[in-house]
Amino acid sequence: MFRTPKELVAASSRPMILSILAGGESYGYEILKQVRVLSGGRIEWSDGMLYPVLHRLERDGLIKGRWALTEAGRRRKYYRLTRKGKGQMARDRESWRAVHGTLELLWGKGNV
Amino acid sequence: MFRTPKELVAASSRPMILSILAGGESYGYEILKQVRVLSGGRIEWSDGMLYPVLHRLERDGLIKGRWALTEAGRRRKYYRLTRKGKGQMARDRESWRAVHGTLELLWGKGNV
DNA sequence: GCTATATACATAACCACGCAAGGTAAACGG
DNA sequence: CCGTTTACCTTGCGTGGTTATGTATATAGC
Repeated sequence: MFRTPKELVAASSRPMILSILAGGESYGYEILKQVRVLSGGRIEWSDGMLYPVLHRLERDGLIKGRWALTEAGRRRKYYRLTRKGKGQMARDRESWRAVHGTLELLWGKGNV
Repeated sequence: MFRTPKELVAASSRPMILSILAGGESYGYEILKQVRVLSGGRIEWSDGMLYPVLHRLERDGLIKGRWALTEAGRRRKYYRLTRKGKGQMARDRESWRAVHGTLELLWGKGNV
């Protein structure tokens, strides 16, 4: 398994979190698992990285959190995507694809 | 035009520079233009960002520089990829594709 | 001849962000 | 009862882009 370079984590955390929340509410601990599963186990985020990101995203109005209590008695902070967050997600996708397209050009479109 | 987020610049600078040099020698100022052209004008790197990256890559033994003088009388520092750099490029490509694949999953493979 | 632009490199102060490590707290399984 | 999982949070450190500034030379326009 490859350790994801931290710069790549930094570049992908916002788009990935916003995209996950575009599919419905979620909370920190679950987002960690979703990333692990969606990536087929190739991406492993630390919680020490995730929570500050969530706070920043909320501070910037891209997501909105609410505290909830499960029947089991666990407290969770559920986040949902705001309209502003949806716009940011679209812009992030554009810039991501610009960079990705350039890299794929260099790597040769179909091969390797 | 979208300003590429700096985290995305940070994530892509090393793989992109290594991949460019995998196609043959180049130098700082030219790399800036290559990135602009390859991206269809969507990516615009600053030279204040590029030169420190080149120094780091050379310090880490991923690329090797040599000074040269053009007929016109300009000094240039040409860089080439080392074997170590080639290995790093391959690993960078792996982790990039892991992240990209996950994002595309979230975005829906073919659409938008 | 002069001057603006392009070429070509470099560095410094500032800010943002992940990582490792540590902390709190409660539920659950054996 | 005790380790593991769930679930949140924060701090110190190092890394890396941005902006601004500096140096030097060649070329093009007037």
